[in-house]
Amino acid sequence: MQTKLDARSATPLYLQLEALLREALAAQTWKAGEALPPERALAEQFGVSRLTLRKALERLEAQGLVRRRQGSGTYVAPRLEQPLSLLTGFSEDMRARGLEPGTRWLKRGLFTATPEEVLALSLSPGEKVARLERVRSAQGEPVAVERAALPAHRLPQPEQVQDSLYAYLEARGLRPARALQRLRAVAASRQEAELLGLRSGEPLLYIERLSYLADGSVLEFTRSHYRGDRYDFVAELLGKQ
Amino acid sequence: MQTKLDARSATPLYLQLEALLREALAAQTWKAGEALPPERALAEQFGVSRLTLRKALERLEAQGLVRRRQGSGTYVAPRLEQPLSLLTGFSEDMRARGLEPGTRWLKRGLFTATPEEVLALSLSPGEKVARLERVRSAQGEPVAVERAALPAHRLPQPEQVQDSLYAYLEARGLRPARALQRLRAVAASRQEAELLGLRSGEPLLYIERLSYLADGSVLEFTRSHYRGDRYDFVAELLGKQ
DNA sequence: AGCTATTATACCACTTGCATACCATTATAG
DNA sequence: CTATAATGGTATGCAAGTGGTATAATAGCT
Repeated sequence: MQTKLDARSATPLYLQLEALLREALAAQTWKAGEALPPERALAEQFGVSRLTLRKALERLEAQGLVRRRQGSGTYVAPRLEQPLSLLTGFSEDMRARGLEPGTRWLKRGLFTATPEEVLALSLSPGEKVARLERVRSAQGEPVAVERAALPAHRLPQPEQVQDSLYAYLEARGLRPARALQRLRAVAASRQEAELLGLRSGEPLLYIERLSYLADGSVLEFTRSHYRGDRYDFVAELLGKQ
Repeated sequence: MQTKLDARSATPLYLQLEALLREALAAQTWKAGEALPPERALAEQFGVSRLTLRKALERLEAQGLVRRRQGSGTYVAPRLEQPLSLLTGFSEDMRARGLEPGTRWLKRGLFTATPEEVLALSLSPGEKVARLERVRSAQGEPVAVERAALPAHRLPQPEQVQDSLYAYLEARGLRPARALQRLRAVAASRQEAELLGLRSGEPLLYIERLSYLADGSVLEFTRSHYRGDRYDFVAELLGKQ
């Protein structure tokens, strides 16, 4: 255990400081999510310049131990959050797997809602929905057929969506807070088989997703058919207390 | 437990307030569906400005803990998130859906681990595993083929397991803390088709599950094939921040 | 000389928290 | 049905504090 800094030591000050701070963090000196003292105070407390302290903090930030927000403060990083079971769209999902996503549009516009869409999106009969239908691919290979429907007032100009629907929505302040997904195995219909380059009857992973905004309203109703041989869905479950 | 706000703390007030309110919500201070006091009253009660209080409420709303309706009030969000994405076994899962689970045993005993099991369970080659293979049914209809493997020292007498493996483990203090599942659509093999009363080639939902104890060690490695036409897997996803 | 570590200083951009006023929506009394 | 009150939503301004950055200077080392 290192208790203080030694300016004459061969190891640079900022490395000694980094070790000191790491110990303090491990010792729960500050609770998770709580802010550390400001840089200027910490620097004075340890008797070093602010830039030296910042060098140590930068290394701790790179290691994921603290988070810094300009204008706000430096915070103890929250406990390891679930990298899985986070809500992502296809494009993001594929990039996370190191694959390049692609899109071939089948339909993109405003249509009258089907009874199923009326039910899922809590609309009034006859209301319009923005419908986005496309074949999604990874590394040029078709992977899934995706049919998304949103209330028309959420997406008045669906033809503006380019690649990632979620990125487009995010840019307009529409960020889903949670989603419910139902997964089932189904046999490929003739149409789906053709779009995905399979024979009909081959197994597909059918995923039905309802995304909700923070206020509880439904943002998106999406039905996707993924090739069984090209796609894994990963879920993390938590035990009961 | 945080009992009051500290204006001199480096942690911003609205974050402290958010934590306070989250505790109050968890402590059932207000009933589900009930309205919280109006913003102006809450702000005065906590001794902060209304905008600071609103900042805390905004974060709680984004987390789905409260719902706000202009002109009406701020309400405790109904709790429907926990029951999902919780780790359950087949028996419990089926009962939750109002179906009576059943079991037909195919294999139940101690065997030498296969290479795949050695890898998944982090065993040494040649070590023994408890293997449980069975056809699971709901309302008398076969629904899935389930093949579970556990390190032999966790389950030395596998023949004692009756219906629910999870209930048996629970009674012995073995409670999984988390699990990773991979889901894929596959075509039924001849063997699986026969066991489930299908034709081979029909779509099945293949689920691979690794359950972990709180100390990080692997408790169980289970591979299941569910009938695509009889089983939905439901997952809840959370938005980013 | 050239490099690195360290310090000192100043400034910038952003966040926080407050005060005030007003708007939009909803509930309710009459 | 309407008018009113109460609620959440928004906009502005302000001051203090925070992390982010640039520049220059000093010391020690190779």
